[in-house]
Amino acid sequence: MELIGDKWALLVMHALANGPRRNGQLMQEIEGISQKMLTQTIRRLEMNGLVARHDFQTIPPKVEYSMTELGCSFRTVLSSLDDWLDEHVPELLTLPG
Amino acid sequence: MELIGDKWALLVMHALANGPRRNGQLMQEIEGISQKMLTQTIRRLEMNGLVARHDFQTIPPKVEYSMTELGCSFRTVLSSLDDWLDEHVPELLTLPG
DNA sequence: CTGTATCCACATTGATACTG
DNA sequence: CAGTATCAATGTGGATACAG
Repeated sequence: MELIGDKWALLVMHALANGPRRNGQLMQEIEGISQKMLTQTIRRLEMNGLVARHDFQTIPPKVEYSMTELGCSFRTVLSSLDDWLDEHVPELLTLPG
Repeated sequence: MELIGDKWALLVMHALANGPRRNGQLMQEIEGISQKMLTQTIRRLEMNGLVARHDFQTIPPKVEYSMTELGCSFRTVLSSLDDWLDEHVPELLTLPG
């Protein structure tokens, strides 16, 4: 629960669900995340076997992140969440204070 | 995302998914939650229209919490998450440090 | 029983500067 | 480009005491 009860982790997974991404791409796609939080989140997802890191060992550096098999299996949850949000976000945005 | 990227909120919703619960019941079912966090979490779920509060106005006090219609619609997401956890928690428990 | 109020240690996070 | 390091500010959460 510590793992998935995390806003940033969910957003990172969501971004990676559509294919591999580089550090900079994730920074752009995930609005509001800092470099620090991005790295921290990715590292934890790595530790838990949801995300794989591929360092191309080039100069300038190129590093790509992608879903592992375990990560891919989580996409059903993500899309379930997506569907719910698509349908209910408008409603949610009217209520909260 | 602030709403669902929250460990306690997910656990509270999960408990309420199986029917109305009282404060004390939730405290027991959700291991590790404090009274403070429980109240705080419930209040936010209430604000967002996911949970309803029914005060029986009795002495001693009896208050029951239940899912709203919007809350119920979220159960598909919860069960999706449950399924995933059921299947992959064993694997997760071997890796993390 | 169902909360609210307060204190306080600790964790989280952003900004900034720096490295290979 | 892809990070790491550090600091300061803020937030979070538990323990406790109290109230209706």
